[in-house]
Amino acid sequence: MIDKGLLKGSIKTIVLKLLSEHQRMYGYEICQHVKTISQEQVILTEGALYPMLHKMEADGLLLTEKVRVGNRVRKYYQLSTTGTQEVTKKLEQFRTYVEAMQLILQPKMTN
Amino acid sequence: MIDKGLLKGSIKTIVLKLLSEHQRMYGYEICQHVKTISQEQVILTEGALYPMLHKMEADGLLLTEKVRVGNRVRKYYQLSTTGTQEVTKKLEQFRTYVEAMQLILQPKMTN
DNA sequence: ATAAATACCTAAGAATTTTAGGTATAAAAG
DNA sequence: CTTTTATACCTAAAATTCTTAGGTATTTAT
Repeated sequence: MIDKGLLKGSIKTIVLKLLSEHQRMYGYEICQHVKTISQEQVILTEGALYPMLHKMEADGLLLTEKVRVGNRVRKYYQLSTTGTQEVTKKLEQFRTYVEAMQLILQPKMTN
Repeated sequence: MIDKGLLKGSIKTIVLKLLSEHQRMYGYEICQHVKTISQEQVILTEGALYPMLHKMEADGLLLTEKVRVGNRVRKYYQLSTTGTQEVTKKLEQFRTYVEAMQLILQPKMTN
């Protein structure tokens, strides 16, 4: 699995990107989806994800909607207008970060 | 400047890589060098760097050597055997991390 | 009937970093 | 020549983010 330290600071970017593609998702679904598409490499733990979702909602990036499914209540998240703008910023920041790191770690990552 | 959050967990990798190319460097030099080669994008603050260097030395990754320069004492760091092995691991982990992130963030980072 | 999967959550602690200092020498600028 | 900037080291408090390790409850598989 991926080095924990490196993943720090990436969760928000991941959540924003997934929501920009899926309209709405719930927490557990996000965990599973990340696991699947990253080929089991990125494991978003619930202890990290839920507090982050709550923070992003408090920051006005996400909107929520509770939906009853049988006897359970699912909490769906979707991007707010601010959140939608934030996606672009975060993706851009990630790109810049990788480029800067490659300048430092040089040989084009292909060594 | 680079998003702070993303840089978390990268300092160790950066230090190891620089030392693998330079035989020996001192703290202040590392800060300046990173700033220069990253084109002012990555700013390693001393408050983050020095404690990390001390930790890496304590963990046996680095060896130190104090050198008088005029009336000042410079503290040079170089890789230990363990440190040298660690470079490869860390670079590999970084590559894996970027690849995994690209699976999630998809459009090959070129969008 | 029991275990595993789904689905939410929190709180204590660890790890890493920021912020904001402190000390002191050497070089540049006014 | 004195003040600022650069060099060069350091630490400690606070903030951030994450891990670990729980807890609850429903639903599906074994």
